[in-house]
Amino acid sequence: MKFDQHIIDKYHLTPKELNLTMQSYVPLQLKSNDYFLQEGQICDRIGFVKKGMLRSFFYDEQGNDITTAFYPEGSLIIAFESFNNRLPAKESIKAIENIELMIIRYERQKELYQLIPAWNHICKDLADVMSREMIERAKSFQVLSAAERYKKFCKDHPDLLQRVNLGYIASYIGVDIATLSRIRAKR
Amino acid sequence: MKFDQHIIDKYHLTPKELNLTMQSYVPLQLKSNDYFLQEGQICDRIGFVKKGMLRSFFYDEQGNDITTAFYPEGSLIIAFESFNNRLPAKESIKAIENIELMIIRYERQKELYQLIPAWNHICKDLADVMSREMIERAKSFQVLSAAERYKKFCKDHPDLLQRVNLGYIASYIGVDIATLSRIRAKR
DNA sequence: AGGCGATTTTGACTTTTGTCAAAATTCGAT
DNA sequence: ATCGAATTTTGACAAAAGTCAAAATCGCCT
Repeated sequence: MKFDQHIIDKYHLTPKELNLTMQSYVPLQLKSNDYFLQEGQICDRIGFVKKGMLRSFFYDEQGNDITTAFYPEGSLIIAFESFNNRLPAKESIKAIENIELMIIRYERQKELYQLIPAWNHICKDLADVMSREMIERAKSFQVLSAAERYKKFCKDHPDLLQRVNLGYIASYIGVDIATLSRIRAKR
Repeated sequence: MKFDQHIIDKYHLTPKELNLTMQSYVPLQLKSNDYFLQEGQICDRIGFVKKGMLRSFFYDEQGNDITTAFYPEGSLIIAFESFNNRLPAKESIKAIENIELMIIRYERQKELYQLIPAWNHICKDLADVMSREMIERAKSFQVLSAAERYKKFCKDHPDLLQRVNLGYIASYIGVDIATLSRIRAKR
């Protein structure tokens, strides 16, 4: 999906507003394994994924690499808490393929809030969606078995299934990789 | 904690604004086991818990009663998605003790948004806090064992520990009640 | 105080999931 | 095409968590 389409469809920006928005976003390319954001940094930009995929992750107590989200084409990338409150990010965001992004800096985004009222809605909606997803996610850990979580993952992200390696999926659904392999083995 | 204190401390309402707010909230009492909100209803009020405790829950596929949150004194109760978007609630909220609440209706709350700018902040902050908590919660399911989740629960909610029955805690941390009992048994 | 229902614990057992290591396979770079 | 590294699968076993049922305990009500 194209960025302008994404926004225009839902928020009916005027041509002028759309123009202003598009001028504010600049392209950025990342190679696979480059960081968009490192844990501890303050997130000072928002990215829209045009091409490729990223993931966010952190290291748990035992030093395991734990994936918390995937950002395929069409995703908006932002470490909300860090961005909004200027706090160090708790997770890193890293390209897992070569990436084409459109990005906007914190300062410029703040200006857009002033210039284009719809941007407040866009961000509010984004926060709502992420919040809903997190509630959903917590619930699925709460009541589903490992096999059921994998099944749900397949349903919710059929596209990711062939693109990201199993280790990332395993940690994302909170299952050991060997266990996940066995879950897949039986049908 | 008193309601006015709660709000005044953080948002510095003017005496006038505080007054307006306090006038908008009316007391409500519930008995243990009464519903504040039933799954499927549209949440059309916000409650502030002055006394007692409530919990939210839903029934999973197998019909098990799954607790998703506790609301002790000082909590604001609101089914966000339902309240904001006028959608049927996905969970019920029920008193587990006799309750004293202060409540405000949807319409009146909308008016407060207009009359008192700080109320936008209050609700935004509340949404942020809940969002952060959910992220935290998902993470703890993702990387912690049942015993570790129980330990964390004890740390995070020492007050609830003696007040709510084990079954609620068990489902809240996603553990079978017999297993939880055994976890507690060893130290 | 006694009794009853609800809650919690315990026992015996099963199933699920994790661990560690090795084998198989896939994939990219040359 | 081939080598080597990374990924995935598999095996053998251990630990964690669930199930079902019974026993013990707790709390209230009269």
